[in-house]
Amino acid sequence: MKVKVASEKDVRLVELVIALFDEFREHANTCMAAFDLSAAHAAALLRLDTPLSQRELADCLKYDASNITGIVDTLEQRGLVERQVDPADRRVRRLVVTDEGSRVLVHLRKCFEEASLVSRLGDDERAQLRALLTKAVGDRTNTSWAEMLRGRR
Amino acid sequence: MKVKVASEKDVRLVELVIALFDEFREHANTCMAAFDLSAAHAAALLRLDTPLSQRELADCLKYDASNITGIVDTLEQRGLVERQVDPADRRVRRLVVTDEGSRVLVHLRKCFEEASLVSRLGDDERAQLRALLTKAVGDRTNTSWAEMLRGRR
DNA sequence: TATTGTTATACTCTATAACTATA
DNA sequence: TATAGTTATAGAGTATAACAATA
Repeated sequence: MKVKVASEKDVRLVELVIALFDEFREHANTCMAAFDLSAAHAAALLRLDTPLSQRELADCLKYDASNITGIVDTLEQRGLVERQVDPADRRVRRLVVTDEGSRVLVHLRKCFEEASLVSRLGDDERAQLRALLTKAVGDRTNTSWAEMLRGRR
Repeated sequence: MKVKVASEKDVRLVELVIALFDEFREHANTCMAAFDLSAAHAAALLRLDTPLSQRELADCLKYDASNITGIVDTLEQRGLVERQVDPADRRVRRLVVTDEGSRVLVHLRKCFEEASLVSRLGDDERAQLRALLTKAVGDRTNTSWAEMLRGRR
């Protein structure tokens, strides 16, 4: 069995992924600033497409539950999210995006998706790239913009 | 001229890059923990392959200069880096990696480069991926591990 | 007793401002 | 006066611990 050693070229490959991600991050920062949302607020909002309890949101975003209170406070004060007491268990606050929140979410997603990777490759190249990356990523799943917005995990 | 709209598939492409980066980040965190280095310390060390003044290091890492003092203090206390007064301008501290620092740097780089992207693709596939990513990245340059370790820019 | 959410608090990371020593 | 580095400090962001309400 061969020992796995990273060649010069492998290193370059990693650097390319980092460079692309870096571009996305910069773009995402611009988008979030445009909507006056911090990374944590944007990540929370993006996750609330399907309603969640605060506990579920915390698990989802890998935040300690204590942080969710303040994040949701802000989103609620801005009229983007509503806390609804779960009738089945009155300890639980179910978080639902308001109409205004939905509108912001649509615009925010649109802004995010203008990441320029899209523009520098042709259709065929994008299809090839998609295939290669899918294989490279393996079984890693459920990763999206919200994951990008957290520095540590 | 066509309006640029991100398709479902383009979104997926972005998500794949995020997923890969996320894997690198997790791997990098493991490496840094193994060497008991914070992201800032690791990033600084990685940049000091070529000696720099503290000011240059700050610019390089996009830190305010005031932060460099503490970071270098730690690296110096651990015997990884030395502050040398520049004889030509006694205000300047030139930072040079010690022998011990070089050894750590070699091991740290080796650890970083074991990122598993390397293992899931064949040689041909990696070459294709490299070509596509190079085109997608465009003229973005000088991006590497140190850039990954900073959340914001 | 265990769990959801809240509060108070502490720690890390980074930036700003004021200072010193040189230039 | 301007620049390199230092110090003190303040603000984010996140985690830990103790607590109240509910199960």
